[in-house]
Amino acid sequence: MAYGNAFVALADPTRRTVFERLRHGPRAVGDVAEGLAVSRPAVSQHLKVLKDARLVTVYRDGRHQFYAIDTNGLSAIRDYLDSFWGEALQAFKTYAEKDQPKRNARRKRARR
Amino acid sequence: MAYGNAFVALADPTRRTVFERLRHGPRAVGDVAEGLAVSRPAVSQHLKVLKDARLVTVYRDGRHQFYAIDTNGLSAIRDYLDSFWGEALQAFKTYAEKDQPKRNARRKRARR
DNA sequence: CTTATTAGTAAGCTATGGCTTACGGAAACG
DNA sequence: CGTTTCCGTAAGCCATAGCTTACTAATAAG
Repeated sequence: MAYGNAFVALADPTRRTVFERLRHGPRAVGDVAEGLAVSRPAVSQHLKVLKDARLVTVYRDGRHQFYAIDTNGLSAIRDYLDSFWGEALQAFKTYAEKDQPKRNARRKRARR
Repeated sequence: MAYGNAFVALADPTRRTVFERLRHGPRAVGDVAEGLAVSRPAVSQHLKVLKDARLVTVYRDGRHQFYAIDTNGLSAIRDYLDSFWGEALQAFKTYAEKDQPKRNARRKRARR
């Protein structure tokens, strides 16, 4: 159930902002915190949550702690979501065929 | 930013359980609540959050409110996550090439 | 060795999210 | 009609998540 922590981690807007700042590559903590509305310790705390959720990884270079995106957390969520696609669509289809031969249900938006 | 609400909705374990109970098809509120550790009104509140996040839809049949999974919320999260895959791997690759010319990167998991 | 930089941790405050019980309202049912 | 079933909403309680300011540790630099 690794996706649990990952969902919690990405549910907070500030933490998501922190996460998104790593989008283009690894950055040091101070660099990530710069310009944000919250303090640097707050950013450290957010990064810890992200790390525990395997959404980021760390490595040290001198006094700098560089954080980078970890795809493990991403794929944990992804796999969880994927497990719904097939069944949800299947259930919808079954329901539509069985119960609604006449009435035309609201049309479903084509996927992607 | 529809994914924001969706992340919040799926971050709570109880709410995730409610959501998962719709996996195999639409169910009425009382049916969803049955056997859960929380009260029926609590389930109603969870369903409201899920609905606002476009993770479920509702339709009425007599006195029964049937809730079903809505793929709109799912794809909102999915799209958000997808926007990281490419860039994160790209960043990793750039880093690997620059600093680690020898080591060969891990192969990417086939998608879909 | 002293000082500066970088970052994690501790303690405490406050807002809020999830729960409960109580109530209200609509649909089936006698 | 009155009653029962089904469900949403309101009000209030309480645990906790996120923030701040302090402090501490580790590395670099002078």
